[in-house]
Amino acid sequence: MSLYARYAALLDGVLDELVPEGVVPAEAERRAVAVEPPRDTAHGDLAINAAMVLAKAARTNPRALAGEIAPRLEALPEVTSAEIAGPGFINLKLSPDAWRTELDTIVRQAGAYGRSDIGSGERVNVEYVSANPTGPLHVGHCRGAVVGDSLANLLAAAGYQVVREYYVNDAGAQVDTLARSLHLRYREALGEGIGEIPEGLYPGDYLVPVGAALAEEFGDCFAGEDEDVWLELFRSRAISAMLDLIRHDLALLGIRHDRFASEAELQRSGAADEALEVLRNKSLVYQGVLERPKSLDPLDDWAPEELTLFRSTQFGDDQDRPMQRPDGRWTYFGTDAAYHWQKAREADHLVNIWVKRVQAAVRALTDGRVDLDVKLVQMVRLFRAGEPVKMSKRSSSFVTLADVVREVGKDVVRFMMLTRRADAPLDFDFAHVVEASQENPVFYVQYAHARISSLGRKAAEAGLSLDARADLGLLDEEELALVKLAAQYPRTVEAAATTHEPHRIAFYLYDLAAAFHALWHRGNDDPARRFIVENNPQLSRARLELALAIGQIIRSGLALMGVAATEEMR
RNA sequence: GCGCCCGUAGCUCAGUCGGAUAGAGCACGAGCCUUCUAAGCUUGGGGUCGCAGGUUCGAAUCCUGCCGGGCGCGCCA
Repeated sequence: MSLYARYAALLDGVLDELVPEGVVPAEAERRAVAVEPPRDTAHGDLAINAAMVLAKAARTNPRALAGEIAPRLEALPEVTSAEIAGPGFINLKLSPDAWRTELDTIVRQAGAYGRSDIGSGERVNVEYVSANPTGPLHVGHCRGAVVGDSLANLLAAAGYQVVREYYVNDAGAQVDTLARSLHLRYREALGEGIGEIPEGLYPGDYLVPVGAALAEEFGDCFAGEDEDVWLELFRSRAISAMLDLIRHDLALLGIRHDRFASEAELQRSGAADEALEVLRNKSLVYQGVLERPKSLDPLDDWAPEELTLFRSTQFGDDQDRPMQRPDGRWTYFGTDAAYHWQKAREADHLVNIWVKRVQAAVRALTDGRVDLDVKLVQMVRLFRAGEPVKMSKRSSSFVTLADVVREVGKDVVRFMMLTRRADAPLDFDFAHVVEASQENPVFYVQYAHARISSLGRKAAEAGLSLDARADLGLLDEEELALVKLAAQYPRTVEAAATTHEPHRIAFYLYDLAAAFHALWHRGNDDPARRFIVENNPQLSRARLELALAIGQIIRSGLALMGVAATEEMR
C-alpha cells in the first residue's frame, strides 16, 4: 500500500471514530475525500480536504469540522503536526522517519514499487493500431501504437488483467485491391512487363517479394486466369505477408499484441447475427431509411434504401446506425458492433485507441456492464529543423514507422509520443528530438538515470559497500524533499492508469529528473554536498541510497513507457 | 448543418474526480565549470486562464450561450 493510500485509510478510521460522536454523519459521501501532496510544499507533507468535503453533510463549517478531525490525525504515530489552513485544509507534517521509511520501501520493493491492485483483476481489452493490412505502418500509426501499448503497461501495473488486441480489417474491398496488386507483382516476377501500377492499386514495392514467392511456388498457372480462380489465394497470401510486415514494424517499437482478431473470421462465425438478435430482443432494431449524409458531395449518387437500423440515438449517438444492407450484407458498423460485443464477453472494460463509434452498441449489448473508452489520438506533425516534412499521399513519399525508428531510435519515438495528451496535436521534429539538451525531455530524463548509474560505478571504485545498511537519518531537508517527490510515483501511476493518460508518467519523470539534477549540482559549490563524499562512507552510503531509489523509479516509469533506461550517455 | 476535442506567459505545453499565492521548457536579463559527465544548475521579469453569464464557502477545472481553431460525420473501408 502506498504512503498516500495508507494515510487515506488512517483518515477513514478517524472519520469512523467521529461517527458515533455525531460529528460526521454515517451516510456522508466520502468519495471526494482525498489525501494529496499539497500544492505548495511549504504547507506540509500531506493535504486533506475532508473537512471541506464533509462540512455540508455534517451541518457545520469546514474550519469547525477540521477542528474536530485535526487533533485525531495529529495523534497518529508519524504525524508531527496537523494544521488547519485556508478554507479548511488539514495539512499534515510527517516525521522525517516516515519519509526515511518510504525511501527504504522504494529500494526494498525495487521494480514492484508503484504497482498496485486498484484494478482488482478486472479484465481490460486494449485495442490499438488496427491499421488495415495493406502495407507497412506509416508514421501516423506510431502515436496510437505507443499510447495504446503504454496504456496497456500502465493498466497491468495497476492490477488489471490486460489483453492487447489488433483488429484486422481483412474482409473489405481494400484487401481485394491488395490481392489484385499482388497478382500484378506475381506476373512481374514471371517476367511480364507490367509498366506503371494502375490507379487504384497499391503501388508499394513491399508486394514484390510476395509476388516472387508465389511465382516460385505456383509457376505461371495463375498468370492468364480469371480473378475468381486466384483471388482468394492471393488475398490470403497478401494479408498474411502484410501482417508479418506490420508485426515486424511493431516489434521495432517493442510492441507485441496478444491477439490479432480477424474481421473475416468474425463474419464467418455468425457473431454479427447473434449481436443483431440480442439487439432485436431488446427492441432496439427496426427497418428504416436514413437521411442523405451531410458530408456527401452533392454530385454523388445516393438513393434512400430501407436498412436494418440500430436505435443508437437511445444511447446518446447522433443518429441511428445501419447494421445490414437490404441484400443482407453486413455494414462496417454491423461487424464492428459484433466485434466489440465479442470482446466485451471476455472483458470488464474496453479501450480503443483510434476512431470507432460503437459506444452505444457496447452499452446496449452488455446492458451497461462493460464500458468502452475511445481514445482519439490526434495527428503528429512532422518537422525537420523547423521545416514541415511533406507527405504526399502518392505512393512512397509516406514516412514509414520503420523510417522514423531507424532515424531516431525506439526510445526517442516512444517517449516523444507521450509528451502530450493524446487528444492534442503533437509536433515531432527530427532534428530537435535527437538533440542532447534540456529541451529534449528524453535526453533529460535518461541523463538523470545515467548520472545515477555513474554514481553506482564510482561508489564501487571508492570501495563503498552497498550491503551495509544506510543510516538514512543523515539525509537533510533537501534530500528528503526529493524522497517526497519520489513517493508520489505510485499515485501518479494509479492516476495515469485510471484516467487512461499515459502522458502523465512522462511529465512526472521529467519533474523527478529536474529535482535530481538540482540536487546533484549542490556538489558544484560544495564538495561536502556531493553524493559521494570523500572520507565519509556513512553519509555517502545514505545519499547513494537516495540516488538508487530515484534511479529505480526512473527505470520503472520508463519501463511503463516502453523506454530503456540508459546506463551512460555517449 | 450536426457531433467530439481544444483555447492557460512572446512561443510550445502541464495543471491531481472544483481547493490555498495558476506551473514547466524555450526565448530574453543576471550569475555558476581546478567537476561524482556544466549534455547541467541557480536566479529575474513576463498571465483579464478566449468572452459573458450561472452553480458553489471556493471555478483554469462543472453548466449555458457566444467567439476562434482542429478533427470527424455513407449504405464506402
